[in-house]
Amino acid sequence: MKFQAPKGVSEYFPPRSGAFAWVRSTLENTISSAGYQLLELPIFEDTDLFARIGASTDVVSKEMYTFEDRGGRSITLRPEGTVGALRAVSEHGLDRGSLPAKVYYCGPFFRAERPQKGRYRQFYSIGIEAIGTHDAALDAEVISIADAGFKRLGLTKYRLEMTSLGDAESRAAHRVDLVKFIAGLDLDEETKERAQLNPLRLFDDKREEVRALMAKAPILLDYLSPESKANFAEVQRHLTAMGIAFTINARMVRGLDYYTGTTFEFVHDLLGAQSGIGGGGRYDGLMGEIGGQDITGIGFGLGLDRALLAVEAEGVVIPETFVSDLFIIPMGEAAKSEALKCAASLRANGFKVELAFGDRALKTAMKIADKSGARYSLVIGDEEMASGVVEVKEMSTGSANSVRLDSLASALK
RNA sequence: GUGGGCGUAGCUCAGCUGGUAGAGCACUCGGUUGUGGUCCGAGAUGUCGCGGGUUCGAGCCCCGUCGCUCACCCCA
Repeated sequence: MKFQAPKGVSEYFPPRSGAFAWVRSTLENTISSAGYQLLELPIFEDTDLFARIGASTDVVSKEMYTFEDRGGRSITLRPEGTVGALRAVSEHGLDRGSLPAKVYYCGPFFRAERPQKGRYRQFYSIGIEAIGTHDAALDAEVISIADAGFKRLGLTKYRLEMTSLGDAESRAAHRVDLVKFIAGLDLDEETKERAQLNPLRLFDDKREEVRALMAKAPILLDYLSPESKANFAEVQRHLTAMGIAFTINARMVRGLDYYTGTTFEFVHDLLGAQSGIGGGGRYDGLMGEIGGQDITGIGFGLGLDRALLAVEAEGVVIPETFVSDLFIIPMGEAAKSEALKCAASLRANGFKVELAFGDRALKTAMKIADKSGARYSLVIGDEEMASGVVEVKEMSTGSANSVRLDSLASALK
């Protein structure tokens, strides 16, 4: 084999691509049933746009696919969906109508990381953004849509973790104390550097020693302003009212620095190290940061690759994506033409129809019809064309009925 | 970016202490004229990831490289 796919990309091909398509359409249907409308965006943007995600993040500092286009512009393959969505909303004035502006996106994203289970250099996400309204009920609805999507996929072994990152004042007060606390710890150089960029990151360290050291660190939730606190409590009330289980994880750290207020993550138990199947939160300053109106927003991104992995890990039975109604076997050149016409007209009437191609023995063609899973099959040759009548065979029972060629549609119902 | 494991037919893998490749599944054809699911028979298939090296001789040893995979890291 001469060529291989680029390193670390996720590719879907039959038969698994059917499962992938089902995961995607299930999540998409869940989202659009809540009134979110499609945003079909470029997969590359001005590099500076993504830089606004936060220079301290790994995503921006070392995982972007950046290149110069022929006009000398610095272009980057989108590593996430939110800023692109906000850019489009702002650019096209979607935030000038009634708010919140509710949009969703779906497609490939790119991050130059070392590949691993559930982590790819090109991966697929679907996400929503509700822009312009500050309302705890909206936070709860956004979370509930993600939860509903996972439930529709048949997933049960996941959990919702959430916290509140509070408003700017809350975070500033906490940061002062946290930095002070970390300064008193005995840490290695690399960890100190990470703490410099974003002290919150130390909460996410998996090493036991660090976890132990951080056990007594000041927690942001304790610094929440009265408004933030009340808002977070209300989000929780709404979720509880909807019967959505969650746990508060005060040490949760998201990879993108723009989150404020309600922040959440869906974690699946059967996926190994890359267990986050989705996450999101509110972002108060991001719209303003990219040059739009200074309005808030909230959204989530769900990983399609990981959702599929989770579906497979839980053994979810995926509904058959394609079962044809009829498999037509033409015998001879003249019959091929008739079969083609017949298939086209049935498909136009909403039937799923497949044909046998290549000049195979009838017996072989029947085997193919059998493997296709078609409900019915029929053979068309000189006799049938002369009489205008074919034998329609029900594959599961083997029984056949004579049907006029011009009334096939009603016979298949 | 760092570390461990792995790379043999489309797929899952076997290949003993180095002697120029095999199985099952899948695939193709057939088991007397135009009807499937079982069964039987026959057949095709690999630059043994790639490139060097050691050797009379390497799929098996050594080096490099690419890729896969798992973990760290990071996150969807």
